[in-house]
Amino acid sequence: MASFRITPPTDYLLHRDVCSYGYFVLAPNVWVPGQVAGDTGTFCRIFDLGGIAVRAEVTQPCLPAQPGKPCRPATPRAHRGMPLRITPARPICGLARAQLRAALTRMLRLDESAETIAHFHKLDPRWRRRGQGRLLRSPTLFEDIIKTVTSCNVAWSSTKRMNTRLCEVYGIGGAFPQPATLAAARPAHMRASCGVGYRDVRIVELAKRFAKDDVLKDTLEDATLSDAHLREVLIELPGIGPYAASNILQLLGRYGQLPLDTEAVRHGRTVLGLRGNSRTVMKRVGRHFAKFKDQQFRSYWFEMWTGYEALRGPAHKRGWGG
DNA sequence: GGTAGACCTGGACGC
DNA sequence: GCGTCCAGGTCTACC
Repeated sequence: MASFRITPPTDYLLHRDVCSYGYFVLAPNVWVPGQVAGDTGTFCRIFDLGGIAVRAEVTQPCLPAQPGKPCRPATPRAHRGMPLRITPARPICGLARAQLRAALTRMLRLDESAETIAHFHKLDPRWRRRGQGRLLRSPTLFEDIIKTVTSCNVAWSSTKRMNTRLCEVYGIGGAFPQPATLAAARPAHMRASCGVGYRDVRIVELAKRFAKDDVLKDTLEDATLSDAHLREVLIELPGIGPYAASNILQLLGRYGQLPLDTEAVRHGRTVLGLRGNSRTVMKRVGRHFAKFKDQQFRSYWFEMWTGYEALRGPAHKRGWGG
């Protein structure tokens, strides 16, 4: 099938930057770890391109040392900054290709320049050597918000199940459902078929807000508005509380607030050695990371992610996903 | 402003 | 196999 290329920022590394956030294992996203030397893994997803489901694969081959010879990279770093190869499973027109390119640009945060990452590394040099900085997100803000809602007050295994079923039941060809589709869903049917529990009404109401017009989306993606203002807008939405609002802010590329949940408390106690009840530990975690200013979420997240990988092995090799 | 309890599901545990 | 308990963030009622 005809593939095309996307040139990422010079520091981009697919397996590192896709497997950097739990959404890489939430449907319809799939990560296939590399099977042989030189294959760092493949990111797969079914995209809804104007109402047509298209499965696409993304890889980041390294350049062969000599033309005509196979690639034999010494380390996965040999892939850094190399063009991404996008392979749709079926022929697509120019418009669909543009949609796919835009979707991947948002998901992989290719619009975050190397300079932006360098700003983070200046505030927190611990992540400079491995080059960590980008976190996977969804092709649309709507999907990011629904995924956040499905991650609240539930075990991760249930979050995975909810997203899988939402795609199976309401998505075109297994893609993530559109706002209009979820807005038209009956909450009771969604609850019974997708296991979303009491989140049913909240998901439908959120979908109605996004399906109605683009004002909400445009407001939330307005770079001129302050974090505090966007936080107020988010918390007004059904199913969005303090934790979800902060998480959605980071998904919008605003890293100045921490989504403090029970994981933050666990991290505060076990890694940072903080003491006190949950409320106290949360406040102390917040104070601990305040020194990283507008990048504190990234510092917090990579610290936690490093802990997960220490326990379970590299995410891109195992595909455990949080 | 702070707090308690309900919401729902799946997993762990005891029997 | 069944019943019970618990974890998880948001929302509402109440003080």
